[in-house]
Amino acid sequence: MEPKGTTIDEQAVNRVRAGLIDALTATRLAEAFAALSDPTRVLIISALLEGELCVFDLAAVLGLSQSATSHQLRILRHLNLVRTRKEGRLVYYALDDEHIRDLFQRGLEHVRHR
Amino acid sequence: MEPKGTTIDEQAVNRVRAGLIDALTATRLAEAFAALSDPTRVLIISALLEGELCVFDLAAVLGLSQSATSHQLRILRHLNLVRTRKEGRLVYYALDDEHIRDLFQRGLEHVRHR
DNA sequence: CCAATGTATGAATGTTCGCTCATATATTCA
DNA sequence: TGAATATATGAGCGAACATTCATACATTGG
Repeated sequence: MEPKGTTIDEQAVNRVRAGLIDALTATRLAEAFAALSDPTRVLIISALLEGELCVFDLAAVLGLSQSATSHQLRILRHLNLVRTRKEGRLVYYALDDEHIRDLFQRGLEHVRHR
Repeated sequence: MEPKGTTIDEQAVNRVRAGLIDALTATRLAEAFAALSDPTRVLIISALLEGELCVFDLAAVLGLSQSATSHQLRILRHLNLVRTRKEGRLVYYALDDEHIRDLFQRGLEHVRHR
């Protein structure tokens, strides 16, 4: 085995590089995780685990302003973490699919497993 | 069923609030997801999926400066996503446990499922 | 011990982000 | 139609973040 010197272990580097996800996927993935990188948005997802809620009630649950709630919901909406259903002047938000639930639970396991 | 008025649906709000995760957990969870909220760190995790790497080779794989790589690794280290093994003057980084792999894969599924 | 190598970290900087405030849009009701 | 309600959004501000640059720390070899 060649000793480590000033030069890079090119063989290992090239092998790893070949298995890397591409830059676009990395960016998309980072965006998805970024959606859950704020305590407020985490709480929104936590609330929606129980079922759909309109913006007004969601704001009440979180003790947050309606404006701030709406801003955060927009982020989650654009990243396809939640979907909307309009009913009169109310807009109900719900988790987009079950993947979100899974992702959230995996995160919880990591946090609680320390 | 009572019509929605200017007041909050207190029953629903209280029920949802009772099921919410607590603020500290929300913060911790947000921090965990924040660890993966940057393309560079996502690529680092992607690289480490193949096995452990020293900082120098990792920087080469990513085409990133050694300093930037080290800064990002510190974040991942402090959030327990990676662990280190020292061997001489080299420090090898590896994924901390299999949960990270799972979390990463779930994220990938979400991104690719759109 | 001294120079070289691998890694870590503090300061500085440009950018992003979350909230508030003000305001706009949409829907219902009188 | 006009007032009230529900939601959305743009501007602005302070905080947090990713990178670079310079430098410090640690380990090995001569």
